[in-house]
Amino acid sequence: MTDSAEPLSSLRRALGLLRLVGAAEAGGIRLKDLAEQAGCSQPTAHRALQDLAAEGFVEQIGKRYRLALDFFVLAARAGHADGLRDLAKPVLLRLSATLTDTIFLLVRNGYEAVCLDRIEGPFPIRSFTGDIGGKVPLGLGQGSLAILAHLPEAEREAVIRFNVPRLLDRGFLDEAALRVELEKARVQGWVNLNTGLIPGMAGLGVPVFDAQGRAVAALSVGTLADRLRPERLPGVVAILKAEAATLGAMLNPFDTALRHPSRSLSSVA
Amino acid sequence: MTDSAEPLSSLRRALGLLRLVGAAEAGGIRLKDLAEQAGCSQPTAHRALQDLAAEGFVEQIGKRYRLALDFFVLAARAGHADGLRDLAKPVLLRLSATLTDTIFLLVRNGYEAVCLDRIEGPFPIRSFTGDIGGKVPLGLGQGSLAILAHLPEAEREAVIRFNVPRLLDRGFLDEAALRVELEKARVQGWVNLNTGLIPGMAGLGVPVFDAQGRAVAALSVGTLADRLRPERLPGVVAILKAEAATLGAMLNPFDTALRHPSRSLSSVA
DNA sequence: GCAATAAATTTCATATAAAGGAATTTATCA
DNA sequence: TGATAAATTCCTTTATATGAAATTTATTGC
Repeated sequence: MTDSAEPLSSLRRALGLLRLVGAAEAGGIRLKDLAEQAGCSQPTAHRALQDLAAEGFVEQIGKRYRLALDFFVLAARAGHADGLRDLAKPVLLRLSATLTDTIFLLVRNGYEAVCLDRIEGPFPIRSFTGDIGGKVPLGLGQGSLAILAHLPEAEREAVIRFNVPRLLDRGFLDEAALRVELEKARVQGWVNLNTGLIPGMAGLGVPVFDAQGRAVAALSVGTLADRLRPERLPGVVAILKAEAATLGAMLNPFDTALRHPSRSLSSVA
Repeated sequence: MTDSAEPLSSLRRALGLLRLVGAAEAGGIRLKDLAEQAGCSQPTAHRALQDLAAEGFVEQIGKRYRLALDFFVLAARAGHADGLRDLAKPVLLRLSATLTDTIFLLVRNGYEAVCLDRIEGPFPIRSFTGDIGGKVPLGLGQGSLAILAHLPEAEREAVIRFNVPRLLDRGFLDEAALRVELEKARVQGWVNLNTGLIPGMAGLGVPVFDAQGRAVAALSVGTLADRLRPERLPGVVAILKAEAATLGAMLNPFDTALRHPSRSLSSVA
């Protein structure tokens, strides 16, 4: 599972360790396993972990290492690309108040969609992204699909090529079905695919376009299937689209942050 | 502002840089400033940043560096100390559904309280912690105060000594007033101090005790002052306390993670 | 639109700090 | 309690990080 010869500098190796600590299950991970998975000696891992701990990035409980809360605090600031999360907050609050359903804000990040924020509605909704900070392959879930559908063709194809196997792994659409859904999404401008994660639940996603007309994010709703029946659906779509437009208009055209997903895309490759 | 001679290893220096990137404002920070603030040469900072970027921790937009979304994704897992956030989710959902107010889950981290999760109610509430991942000095805000009030005396005194100046800086209680509130909180078991962040808003916090009887977290409610008037208040207190008890009972007595705040406490010093 | 300035990279010789084998201590399990 | 395995410390060799200086690239003023 470990790659061939990637982590050259000591720093990158240490960051790899940090990543492994993050990937470990809730109980934490032992030095031995860490060293093994990272492909380095135990003393090396040990000293890196000591430094990581000294800086408050990991904590050592007994002989298990886990990510520290300081790390969590630091990272809370990371979602603020373009201040998107802050910008979107009122939008999410309005949607939540108007619809009384669970609302998601997703952003594209390479081949994935990341849940940047989420406001809970009255029904406990299980989403593909899980909680804030969770991610899904682009194409899985309504908001995620909405973003993918509205990407420029070249990028979209690259993502599809990369993600189709991952979608199949998760028992989702095959390529043909995905393309049908994408086309539908592109035509109607929103996604209503019932992915059947939980029976009786349904979702709805719309893309958010930046000043350059790129689909950089999505707003979506997760609720009971009952609440997206034909008589209510069009209203919800209209509200979502209106808020997506509002949010898009707020994206600073001079900020180039979201304009270069190709960079983060390549970083995933 | 920079410390004297702390970051010796290259790793710690790099982590310091990462921290500085996180502390920078939304637009990102330039290499020059980074190098200056970190107290290292520009080439050194540069290569560290390159590695950080290659591992997906920071991203470089033009000539500014900022925390990358990958970092956000990784750190989302850091809140799961003891799986507390997951454990608490149903509790928060129930509270949110029952009270239809904004609900907070705070955990203690050294001299601070960190907002681990939050469910929005119908009224936009501004809290001291801000959003998820935000932090406040222990003693500021109802939940934070609830934790502080129920700490063992020695720890409580240490925190008070450390935090009083910070509280004063923020125009909050002086030591005498704080001690009055702490005593009140300890006696009645919950905090209802109207901190007056926004007129007309009010909050309520209760401590969450682990199996060892330590106040490791707090549940709190933020709402309109109107909604915490005498006729509704006792009911809300009862519900909050009941859920706090439920949550406390779910904390694994064999997990030692929250039992050693002294460690993280010293790390702040 | 062009010069002047400042910042960002790259290069390179040097010193220093990171690496891992081996030994020691500490914890875990029978 | 004894045996095993992991964690930590020690130490030398090697390799990597470092900052001065140089080069390229961007930014600012005119």
